[in-house]
Amino acid sequence: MNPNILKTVPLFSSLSDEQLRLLQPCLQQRSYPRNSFILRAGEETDALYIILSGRAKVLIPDEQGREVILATLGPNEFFGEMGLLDDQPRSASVETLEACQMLRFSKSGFIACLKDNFDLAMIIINNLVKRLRAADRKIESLALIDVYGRVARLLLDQSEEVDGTWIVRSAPPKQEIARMIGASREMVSRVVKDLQMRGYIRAEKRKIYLLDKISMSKRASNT
Amino acid sequence: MNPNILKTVPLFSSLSDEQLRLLQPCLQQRSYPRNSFILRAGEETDALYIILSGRAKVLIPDEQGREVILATLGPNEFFGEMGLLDDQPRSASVETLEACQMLRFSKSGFIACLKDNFDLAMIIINNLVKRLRAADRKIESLALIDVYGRVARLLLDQSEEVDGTWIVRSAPPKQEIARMIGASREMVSRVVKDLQMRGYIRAEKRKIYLLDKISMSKRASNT
DNA sequence: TAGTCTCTGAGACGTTTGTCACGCTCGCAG
DNA sequence: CTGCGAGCGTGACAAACGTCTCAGAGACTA
Repeated sequence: MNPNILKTVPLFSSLSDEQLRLLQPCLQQRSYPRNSFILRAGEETDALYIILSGRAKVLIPDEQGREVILATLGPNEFFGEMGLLDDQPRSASVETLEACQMLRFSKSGFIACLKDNFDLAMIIINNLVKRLRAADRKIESLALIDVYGRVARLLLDQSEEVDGTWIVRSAPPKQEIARMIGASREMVSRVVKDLQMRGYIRAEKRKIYLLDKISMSKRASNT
Repeated sequence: MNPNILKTVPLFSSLSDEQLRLLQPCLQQRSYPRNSFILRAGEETDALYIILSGRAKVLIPDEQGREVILATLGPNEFFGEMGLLDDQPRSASVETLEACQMLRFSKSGFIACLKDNFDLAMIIINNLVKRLRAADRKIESLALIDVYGRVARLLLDQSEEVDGTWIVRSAPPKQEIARMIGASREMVSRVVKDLQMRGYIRAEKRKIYLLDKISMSKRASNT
């Protein structure tokens, strides 16, 4: 494995060259095709993963084939560390959305690394805090806001400003959106249609333009 | 403030007597009456709190006076550290359920303490992981399970075994239950009545006996 | 004792949302 | 070109849930 790759991984930013060299045996590069599972809820936890390229979703499935998407991850993001820290089985599954290159960091290596590296611990902490805030916000959405508001909020969250106008680039298919906000595909369809009719958004194939962020924010916080 | 109190606080278990002595100026004991807010969502973050006695709920309110309860905390549990770690405002409010004695740990003290105390960092990490797992489970409940299942799941989670029978001691009022699972008080009433009619539970004033955990688990995982 | 507050049960009603069953389009591989 | 699967829109329908309203039981205080 190319050691230079490691230097580009933010998770390792606090480690010295020497430390990185020692880590080599604990690291392993793997590739996964589109729509394959990297790990599944309930499994034993033996490693942490870092995404080198591609995107993946963290999800919780149920028996009838439905699922909630907890998060989608892209390059340089990592997952699977929770089980290493508390020795519990995987709480969720991770499935690739595209072909992915992963770096697999073995449990023993991670623990050893964490022990004598306070900065790494702080990176982990900050990441956990970020995710916890996101999770709390999701709980708020699900418990207090209707599907209209949840769709609006998702679009606002995913949008970015491109010379003056706010757009969602590479918007997920409606089925995916539905799974992110705990709703049905049909319902998302209706809401997007409605938002468009009101002139709040304009939806193209994979792009959604936010024309009226103010009105959308109102729907997104509460009726 | 009595220094002996500090030794009983698990969060400080990794600190030496000397360290605890140095911490004194950063600590402050406070008491709060029932139903008072210790902090509110949106506020600046300047301290962490440890519950010495009493119970409190972590909640997110909305404009119409509704709320979701994210967690309820008891003695020796702490909260409010997230903002100290990422300098963001409070993401939720905390309100006492009973009169509470709190230990307030100032931001500067906490940060200093964290810097040269790896064990403390690990305690924080483990706590964050625990909460994140709980949050993910809550998201799963809200997105994939109906109110019947959510009530059943809550009861199972809160129950403990007392000589052979599973019971929920000091069950929260239905209004509280409703806010914990993102449902209405009336709906919780109906579900409890129904669970009782089916012989799954027996509900008294503040105690709920789980008579058929098997059947309840089925409802709690999915229809 | 009366008054107030919290917690509760119940029924009627309307709304939101999921489900089902279509058919359509589009891109892509054979 | 043809066939196929993924993604989408749509309308009808039913189930799940929230809301509103009223009333009653306890507990605690003045």
